[in-house]
Amino acid sequence: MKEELIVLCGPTASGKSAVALALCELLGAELVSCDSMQLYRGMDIGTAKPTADERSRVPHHLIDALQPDENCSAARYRELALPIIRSLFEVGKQPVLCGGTGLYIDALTKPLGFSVEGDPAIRASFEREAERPEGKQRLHARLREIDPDSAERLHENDVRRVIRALEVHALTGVTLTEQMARDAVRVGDYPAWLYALDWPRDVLYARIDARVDAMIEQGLIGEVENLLQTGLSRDGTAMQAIGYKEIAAALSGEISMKHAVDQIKQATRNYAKRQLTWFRRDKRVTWIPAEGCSADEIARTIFEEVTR
RNA sequence: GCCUCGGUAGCUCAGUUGGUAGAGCAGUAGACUGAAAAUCUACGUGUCGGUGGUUCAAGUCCGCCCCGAGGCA
Repeated sequence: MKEELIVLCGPTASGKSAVALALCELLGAELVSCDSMQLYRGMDIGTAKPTADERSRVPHHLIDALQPDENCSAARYRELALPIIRSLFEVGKQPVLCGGTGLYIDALTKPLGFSVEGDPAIRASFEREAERPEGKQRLHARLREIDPDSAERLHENDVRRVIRALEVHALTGVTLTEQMARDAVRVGDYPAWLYALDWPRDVLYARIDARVDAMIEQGLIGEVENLLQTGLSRDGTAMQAIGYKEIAAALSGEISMKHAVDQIKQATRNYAKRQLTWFRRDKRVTWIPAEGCSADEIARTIFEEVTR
């Protein structure tokens, strides 16, 4: 078989999972999640994880792969996913990727170098500097000296990326710009078909609001309580997930539960909009109108295109 | 019925001694190369509740009316 990836991407609450599931059944394929939060065990309701029943219909990979106190990254995700994809191709199974974490999808489908692991000590030292008066401006000025192109590209307030660019240079002696130039002449691991579901904006937002209400009914509050009882820090990657940080704030009395639920809806809508910006920029993506269509119908459409 | 305080952008509110209004949030668009459900950028005209008046000039001062909250009878 041709070693090509099929990817269902797009904003949260657009119905990716149901379509991916149906598509996997049509193709006899297995599903590989590209979701930065479904990776974590114990975070089920708030990440809209596929149910046990759905997972019994089609094998799902990279769900529940990490403990909630572990940190992930695009490159770590790539290291987890590549062996799975390789072994699926080896036995003639088509991998279908499904998820909304755009950077993780790029880490698999684009030739990203990702060659330098972050160094917490260097990072912390830059972060301390950024806190000082005029610190952000000084970091940006330093970047301008060593990598003017990156400095031009990055706003001085985008401290995370400025620090990352400085860090890459500090650790390797190669600028981020140089690394990106090297990537640009390489080829990604696998070619990919990317599909996303297109909804009228107001319909998508209404779906998000309804899904958040459903999560509360399904017991999201109890799920967050359980995680916190294990001693999970509210500062880690897992607890920065939408739905979890807000419920945690309400449980500690910082805000009312009603307010927390409203904030979850708001944050999810904002997140969906950022995902739209990300995936719209990616010219590989085919947008499929979703309103009025069942998951099976959409899966059939994709099936016919990829098996043609 | 009387008194007080409110009525300004979709929402919450600023608005100095009168010079035709601006923040946050929302919304829209964008960025994104080992933190990405994260992080960051750009975009602000609305019968200033209505109406009459004073004034060269009224969101701002005065009268009346409408709506809301509270207080006194």
